[in-house]
Amino acid sequence: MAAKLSDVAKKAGCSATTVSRVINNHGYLSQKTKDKVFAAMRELNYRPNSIARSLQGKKMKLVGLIFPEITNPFFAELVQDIETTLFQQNYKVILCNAGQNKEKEREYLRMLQANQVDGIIAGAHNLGINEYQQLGLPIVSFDRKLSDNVPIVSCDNYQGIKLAVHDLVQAGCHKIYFLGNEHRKGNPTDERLAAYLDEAKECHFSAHIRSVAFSDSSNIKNMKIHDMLVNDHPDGVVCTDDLTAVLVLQEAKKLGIKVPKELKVIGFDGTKQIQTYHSELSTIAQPIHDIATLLVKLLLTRISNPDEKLRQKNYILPVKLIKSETTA
Amino acid sequence: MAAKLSDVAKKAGCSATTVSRVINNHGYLSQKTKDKVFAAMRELNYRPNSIARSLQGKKMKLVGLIFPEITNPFFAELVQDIETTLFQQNYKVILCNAGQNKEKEREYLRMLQANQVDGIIAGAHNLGINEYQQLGLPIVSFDRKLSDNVPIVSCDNYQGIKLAVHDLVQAGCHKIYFLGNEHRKGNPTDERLAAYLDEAKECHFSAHIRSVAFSDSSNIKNMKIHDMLVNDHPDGVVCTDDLTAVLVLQEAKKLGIKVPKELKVIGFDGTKQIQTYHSELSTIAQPIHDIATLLVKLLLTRISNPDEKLRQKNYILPVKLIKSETTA
DNA sequence: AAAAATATGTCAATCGTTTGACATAAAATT
DNA sequence: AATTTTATGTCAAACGATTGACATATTTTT
Repeated sequence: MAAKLSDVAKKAGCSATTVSRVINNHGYLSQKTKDKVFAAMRELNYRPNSIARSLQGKKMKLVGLIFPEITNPFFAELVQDIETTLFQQNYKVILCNAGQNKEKEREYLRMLQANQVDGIIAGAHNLGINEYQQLGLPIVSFDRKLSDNVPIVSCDNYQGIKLAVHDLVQAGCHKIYFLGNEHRKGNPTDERLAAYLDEAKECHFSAHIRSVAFSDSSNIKNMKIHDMLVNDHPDGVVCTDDLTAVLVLQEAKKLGIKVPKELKVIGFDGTKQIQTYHSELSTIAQPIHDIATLLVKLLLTRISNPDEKLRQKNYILPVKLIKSETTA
Repeated sequence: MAAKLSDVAKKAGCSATTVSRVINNHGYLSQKTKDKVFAAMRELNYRPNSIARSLQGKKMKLVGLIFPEITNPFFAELVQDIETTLFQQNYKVILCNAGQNKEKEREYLRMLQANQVDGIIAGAHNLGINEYQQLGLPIVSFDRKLSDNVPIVSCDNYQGIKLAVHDLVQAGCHKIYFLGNEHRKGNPTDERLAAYLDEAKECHFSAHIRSVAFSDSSNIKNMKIHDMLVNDHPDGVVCTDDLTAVLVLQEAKKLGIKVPKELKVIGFDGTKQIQTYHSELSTIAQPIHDIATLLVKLLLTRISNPDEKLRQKNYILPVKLIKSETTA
């Protein structure tokens, strides 16, 4: 089907070894031969078979991306930035949407191992340390503690929620609710709740926490939000993600609660998508592009130098308050 | 690093050939041996090296997905559905965001070829037929004519816009504008404009077409929309995608134009995302899940049976009107 | 007890490419 | 003219798994 090395050799009128040498720039080669070989390659539309090369120990130039879902705009933008950055380094990406599914994540890990990927960027949160460790592959993680040997990149979650709460306080809120994901221990996102509690203490308002799970359907979330708005009458809500914040806005509108007059809302993530299509929402923007760049940089370093000790375990990138109408 | 077949053989106390036979269920095997081998495999966390297998002509179980971008919720949902469906068949997915970039798409095609993918699902629109044909790989296409030998899956674009325009007419609009992508010849999406023009004739209103390119930034789109609303005063706008429709709604709000009283708007695509976070928008929903399922089914058929003639070239799936507040 | 079926092992070729060893020849440098 | 450098070729062994051919046991069936 596709042209192989020996076809190129025949067309270029030289030996297979010479062609291989040209491709790998190995040993003595005249410009003339190089030109002949490259011409033949072009003519035959030849691409060295990565599969065969990787048996020789060459890199597959493949990275596995494990994230919960790309239908969440935050992950979509992060994955796309990662993909773009890796592409520039000639790497390709196997996309693994693990959902909330332990088994799927596990099966994907197996598949990635069998496919000889060069490394993994992990953003899903279903499996524990063990399963990742026994792969023996270079791994970097987003927002998730996997093991002492895996570097973590995240935004400054603590500072982000501090900024958010502070913004609500400055805007005159007194009854500020925290609406966010349930927490697991040891992950960087735990800092969000911590920041809220600290700020409550500092600013002397009492803490109110409403929990919505990442996996809750929007209907469930709407129910919880409805309940909160109707029964508790908060005048400010800090959400740990923008989508939940949008649901709050929609529910408030339905209930005839005026935003920002009677209720102020601030989100978290600050994707381009939300900024474009819900530009009214105030939010804390994660530096998605920087996160992607750093994840890729760390992974490629580990790939090319697997034995080097980690200089640093946690990489925390700054966030930005984007002030808009919902906290005006 | 990772365990190989010979390690399993050693641990199971049998020959490499026997292990391979167990894995491929080939020839005579006692249950006892099978158990021993499977136990050893488990113990060593062994995964057959796909790379080595594929040199034997086995499938890589890898499919390339070429789409413009996953930050567009429509593509995100489509890609995620495709990925999920393929995962159930034990296939993995290489994600290729081609953007608006001919060179990137071309380079990705080369990479996919070198990576020995078993097939390609193409949804990007930058390259012509030739580049896809010379790959000699099974291909199916979404919404895009690639070559006479590549099956096309799309929704019923014509019927979709007919429904949309009809909905606006029924809601009492007289000055209905068409706001959509620029067109290229021969693609299924051309039907959208055709449907609008036909409906204009049938319902006796004059056609007004405003063009926005898929690649236009939201600022550019906003400018064009602003201009249309201020200068032309349409009372109805049919958009060829939901995101553009949302921009129209935002711009109308800014200008103090009441929706749906003074202006009715209908979109196209009907992603879960829009239905959840912009539930006020009326839209034509593409059957994303069915499209994904069909694309996968067609591709897998071609992969397992590459020489079979196509029974059918165009597969058109029905759309659905989702009526909401913006056309009430 | 002979024949057939079952179970496992050894060996080698294959997939496409890389790479080292070795040979040979032409060109460039002493 | 002798030596070194450059250029290319031939050959073969990897990489990890598959598979056919063939050999040799052990069971099972007649």
